[in-house]
Amino acid sequence: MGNFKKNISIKDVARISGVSVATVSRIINNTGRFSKETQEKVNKVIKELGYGPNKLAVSLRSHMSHSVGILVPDITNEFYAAIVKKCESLLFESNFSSIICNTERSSVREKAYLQMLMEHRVDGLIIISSNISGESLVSQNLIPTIYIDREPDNKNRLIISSAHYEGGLLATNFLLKQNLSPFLVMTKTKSSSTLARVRAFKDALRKAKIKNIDSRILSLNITSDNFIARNMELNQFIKNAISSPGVPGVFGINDHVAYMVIKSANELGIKVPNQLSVIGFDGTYFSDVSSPKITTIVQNTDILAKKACDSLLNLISNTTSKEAQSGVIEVPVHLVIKESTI
Amino acid sequence: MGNFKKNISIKDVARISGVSVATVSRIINNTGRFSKETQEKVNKVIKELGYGPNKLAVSLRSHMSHSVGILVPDITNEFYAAIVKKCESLLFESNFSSIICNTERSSVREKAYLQMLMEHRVDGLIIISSNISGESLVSQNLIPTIYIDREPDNKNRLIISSAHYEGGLLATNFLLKQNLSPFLVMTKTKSSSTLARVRAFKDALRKAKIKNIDSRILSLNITSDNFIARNMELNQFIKNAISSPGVPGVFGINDHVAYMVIKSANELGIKVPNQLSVIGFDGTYFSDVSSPKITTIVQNTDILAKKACDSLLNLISNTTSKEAQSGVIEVPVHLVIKESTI
DNA sequence: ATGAAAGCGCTAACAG
DNA sequence: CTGTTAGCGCTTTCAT
Repeated sequence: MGNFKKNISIKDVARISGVSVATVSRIINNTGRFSKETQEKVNKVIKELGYGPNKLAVSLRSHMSHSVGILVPDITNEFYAAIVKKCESLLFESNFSSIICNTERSSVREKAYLQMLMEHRVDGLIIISSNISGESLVSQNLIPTIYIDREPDNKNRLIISSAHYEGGLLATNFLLKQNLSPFLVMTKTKSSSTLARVRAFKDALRKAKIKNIDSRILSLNITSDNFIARNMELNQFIKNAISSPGVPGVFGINDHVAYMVIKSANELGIKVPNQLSVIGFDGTYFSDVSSPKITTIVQNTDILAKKACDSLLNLISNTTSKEAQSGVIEVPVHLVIKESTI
Repeated sequence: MGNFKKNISIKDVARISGVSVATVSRIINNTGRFSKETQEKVNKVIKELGYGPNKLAVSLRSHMSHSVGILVPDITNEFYAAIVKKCESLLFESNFSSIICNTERSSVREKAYLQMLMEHRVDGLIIISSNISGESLVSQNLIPTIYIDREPDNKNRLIISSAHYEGGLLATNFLLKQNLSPFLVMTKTKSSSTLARVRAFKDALRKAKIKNIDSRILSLNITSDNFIARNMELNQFIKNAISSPGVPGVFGINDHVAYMVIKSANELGIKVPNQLSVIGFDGTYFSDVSSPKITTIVQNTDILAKKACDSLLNLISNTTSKEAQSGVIEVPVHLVIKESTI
């Protein structure tokens, strides 16, 4: 491009090339019905003039904005950022631009954003980790929508999600296989992904005939915002774990929590992994930054994003079976062994 | 809203309300010239129909898209994410939507994005930390543009930037005041922000009559992507620092580097901060996650974003002095003392 | 192979 | 206070 002028229209190109706007349009969109000569002539004028089509007009006319809205709780969260970045990139490759909206998990903001996106006539929506209830009838079926990491319900949605339950099994069974005495530290949450991991932990322990499972679980009263705060409850829990029979292995419901566990252990003079093993979940930077580095269950954000975009683009082009498409697509997770476990 | 229908136009509203489209338009935009009764009547119909204006048409007609493009190297970077998030939020409050583009520091991608943004007829541009040279004549003066964290040149730009030089002085003088023997660990970069910090370090040492300044500087051959890799060079540098006279104080050019220094020290069995003080720059999570937590110079991303958005919105509305506006707006930084320094 | 003309949904004169 | 009308820049029949 090099010299884009935004105030030049197809009309100017047509006039200067000595052809009609229809012909210019055909050449721009390469829809045929023009001679090679006119094509060259027009393209030359386009370049000279620095003409670029007005997407606003194109969209208005063609009823396709070639843009999608991405609703995300917080772009500052590493995990969401990775997904959003990949989505944006993939969509751009497919000629869609993304309008990214930080909802802060506020239903008021979410509604306002949804309104704005509808007014922009976005062709599709990717909604990440929104559990907000009456997320307005707006999007429902009116516009192709993909959910990432959302509790499945019978509302005819298409949901992409990591295999949280399987990941929870993976983590717990790894502890079991190392002959560790398993504990779980979680956060108080209603998030479906967390809940699935917890369920897996319990199921695995039940299967291993371990009794009194609830006493092995600590539910921290924190959000991801204040996770660094010192936590006496946690210290006590770890002390108990250490003094109970066997070498304890703690499953931190996510890497942040696992990190807190390690920090607590450090404070208490407990050696990780020798006296205490710790396994996390997510595979965020935290797992690498911590010392020791945290063994963790990694979510594949790139694949999550890829599946979401593929499905969305598919929904957008397949004007047919819009209603039909629903269900859950699960993306596998995998264990990465680092330094925090024996 | 609750029931947005995207296929209903102002015409439908007009027909059903029994008024003209002009009147409906006036009521929607509250531009006066209508009676209270018609207003109520029309608003009722609007609600019933679930009508929402088509921004595409509005933009096309009014020559204002009410959208801005944000070019950012990598939304996954915590520092950029914070800025982008705040910008997006502020712009949304002012009724602008943001199209966020991850350039990956690739000039090819940057050009493609710029092209797309121009075609979308964005009203303004926020370009974060792009040092890419011929960043195309496109944006230049054709469209209001704000740069965040860019090397000032005489190209008539409006640049918002943290006070990196002052921050560098702050960090170095803090070490000096604690009677520490100052060292600097930096990354090989051409980034103007880094360079300003280095310049400050040197100036402060010069002022303190310290000789042989260059021998006190280590330039690591890393990018932010592989910062966690073990670095023998760094270990050696720290050993030297420790064995030289006085208690060393290392200025890590950013929190990542400071973190690496601490990690190296840990490996070498050197106690931070007793045997070695470390100060960082940026105020990212790293500085809190590390143990000990890193004393650091904090950049105020919220203010950076606020100034950028204010300036941009100002440029957009002030159609007048578009050319005139240029210069550098510096945002203060501040020292936050944590655990890594005596 | 090319052009004329209608119209996407909206705003803004202008006229009344 | 309200309606008519002319476009914004583009795509798309329908002619030729």
